[in-house]
Amino acid sequence: MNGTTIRDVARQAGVSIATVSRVINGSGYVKDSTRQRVEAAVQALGFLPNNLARSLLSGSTKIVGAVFPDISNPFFPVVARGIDDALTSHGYMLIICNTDNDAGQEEALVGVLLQKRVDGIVFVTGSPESSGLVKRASAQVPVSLVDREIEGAECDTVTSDNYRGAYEMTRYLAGLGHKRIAFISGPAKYSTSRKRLMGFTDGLRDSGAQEQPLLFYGDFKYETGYSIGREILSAGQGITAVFAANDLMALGAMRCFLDAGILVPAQIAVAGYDDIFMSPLVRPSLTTVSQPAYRMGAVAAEMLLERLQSAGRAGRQGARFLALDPALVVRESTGGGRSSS
Amino acid sequence: MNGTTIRDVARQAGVSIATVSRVINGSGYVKDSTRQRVEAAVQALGFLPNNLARSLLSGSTKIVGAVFPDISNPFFPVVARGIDDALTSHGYMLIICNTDNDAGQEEALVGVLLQKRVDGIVFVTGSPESSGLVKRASAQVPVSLVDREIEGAECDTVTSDNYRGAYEMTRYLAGLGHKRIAFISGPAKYSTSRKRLMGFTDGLRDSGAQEQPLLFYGDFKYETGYSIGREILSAGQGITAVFAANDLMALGAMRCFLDAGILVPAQIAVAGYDDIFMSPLVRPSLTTVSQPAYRMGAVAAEMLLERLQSAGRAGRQGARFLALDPALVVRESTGGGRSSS
DNA sequence: TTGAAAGCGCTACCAC
DNA sequence: GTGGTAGCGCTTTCAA
Repeated sequence: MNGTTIRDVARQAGVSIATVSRVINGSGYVKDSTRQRVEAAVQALGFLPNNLARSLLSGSTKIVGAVFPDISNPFFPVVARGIDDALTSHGYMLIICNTDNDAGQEEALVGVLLQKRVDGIVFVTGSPESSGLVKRASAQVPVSLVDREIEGAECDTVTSDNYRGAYEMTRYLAGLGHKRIAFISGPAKYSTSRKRLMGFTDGLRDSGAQEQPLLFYGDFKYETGYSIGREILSAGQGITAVFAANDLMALGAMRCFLDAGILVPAQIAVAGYDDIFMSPLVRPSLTTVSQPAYRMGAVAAEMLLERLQSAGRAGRQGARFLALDPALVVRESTGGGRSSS
Repeated sequence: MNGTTIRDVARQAGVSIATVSRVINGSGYVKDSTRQRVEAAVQALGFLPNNLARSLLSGSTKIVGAVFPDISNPFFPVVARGIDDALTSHGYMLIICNTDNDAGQEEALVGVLLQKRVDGIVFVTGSPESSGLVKRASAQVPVSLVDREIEGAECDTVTSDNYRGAYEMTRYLAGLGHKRIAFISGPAKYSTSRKRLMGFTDGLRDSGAQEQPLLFYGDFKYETGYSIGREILSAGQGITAVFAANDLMALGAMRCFLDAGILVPAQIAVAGYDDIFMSPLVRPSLTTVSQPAYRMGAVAAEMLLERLQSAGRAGRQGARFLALDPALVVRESTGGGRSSS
């Protein structure tokens, strides 16, 4: 264990601890010869300043917490990387928490984060159940939200424009001539689910090609997409296109169709949302709406950092809301183009 | 900001700070009525104990650092989740670092982790360039290694048996009748690469079906697998099976073959290593060697926790080495069975 | 059962 | 230029 303290260094160098502090912080005046003696002592002892003590004084740990449903789920790791890169380049580090969407767990973890005195927290998606928690947290430290909107909380939000992404995909599918398009929605409690669903129904209406929206509800999981795919087949409603609220479900449904001997896109076109890592790699490659996951994370972290920098209460700007542009990525699964992978 | 301290609580409750401390820690004797008054004060003030101060005293932050090449790369998020779950269930939290395999970056990040006084560090794969760093780190705090071996460092190691996994896959491919099997290796500097390569060459030798190993060297990336796939096709060596040292390269090569109109597995069989999330989902689904990524992370964290628990220097056991069992997962890409997804 | 006080390692202010 | 010292918020003896 490394028990060497500033005191040991001071003794070794024959100076006071105040001088050692000046040297390791590069602050104040120190005679050159003294500085060298201190630096030598630091080397000799392998001294590492204790940031706990520093933080206790300064009130800043240079640590930010991030709350995820599940970091092992595609899409989130990319967001995490975006957050971490932004933080690292400013000398901050990242504590990651997995909630599995369990409100109790989330509550507990955020509590610990606060006790550890993180300088800020990034919440990445989540259900409105925890909006109270987010508000409480943002009363203590700056908070950024990724892909989730909570009204009344003073914190910055970064999303991509879920409504527009879904709207454009729907128009695209209708434009391909599909008249019976099914939509596999995510749980209605998430604002992203609702936005995408609205984009879908509005897109349908504006295309004027289909009277009734054909809706299915899933939970964003691959397996669920697969089983809903089966429902779609047995429903026998003449569905020619399926648009899922995320890639995992789209991939599940597509796999179900292929397993059933249905040709994609010839018999049924499939589209997803997110553009996760594997979507260009499957066959047929998946048409989808690309969300700038990395940038969403990076921007959320940068907004947080801005607030931390201007912590002088001076720059206390109001809550900012930023919707990044989603992008239609046409690949093979809708027959609308050649492979883009 | 939450500036309430134990002092404020003490004043509010009309007791000393020592008593407040006893109440929030449930230690020592406190009269029931006093306890209630203190608890009421804690509630009223929204007091949250400052763990920085606690850690300064106790010498433990209940934070563990984990060093990854890149958390956004498949395989690692699952390991991370395994680590985090083990830690969380013991009241610890996880700081994640991305090094991009940059030795300088790794050095810097580990330095900061140590200054922040993390209780331990988990290193997940990496090049031998940083073995000096690992040794230095393990002189300060307990260290666990995942999927990486470093001799002479007193730290626990968890891997899967890379030699055996590759050996068995090779025997399996040879058993299918392949006489010209190409191997796409990872960079030779990683011990996992070397082990898998040895498993391959030994497997070949023991099968007695092929004189010369056909070797290609990649860097574990999808794109590289794709371009090596092209090399393999143009080499015209009558290769009928390709075994890649990880799934990403296998997937890349397979995609290349499919794009070239080569049938998989009919004309060329393809196998990978890792069994990442998407391997069962592509078409044809990928035959591969499954590594228990989640368990590797969880076990590494548990070993670390054991050392932390028995920090009384009493349980100072020597370095432990654990190789978990890999498993052959036969899917469509080798034609050896039906889809397993 | 409770309070006073000594630090944990460090920074920053004030003398010299 | 340099050293002494007062805390940052908390836990933990030691007395009372």
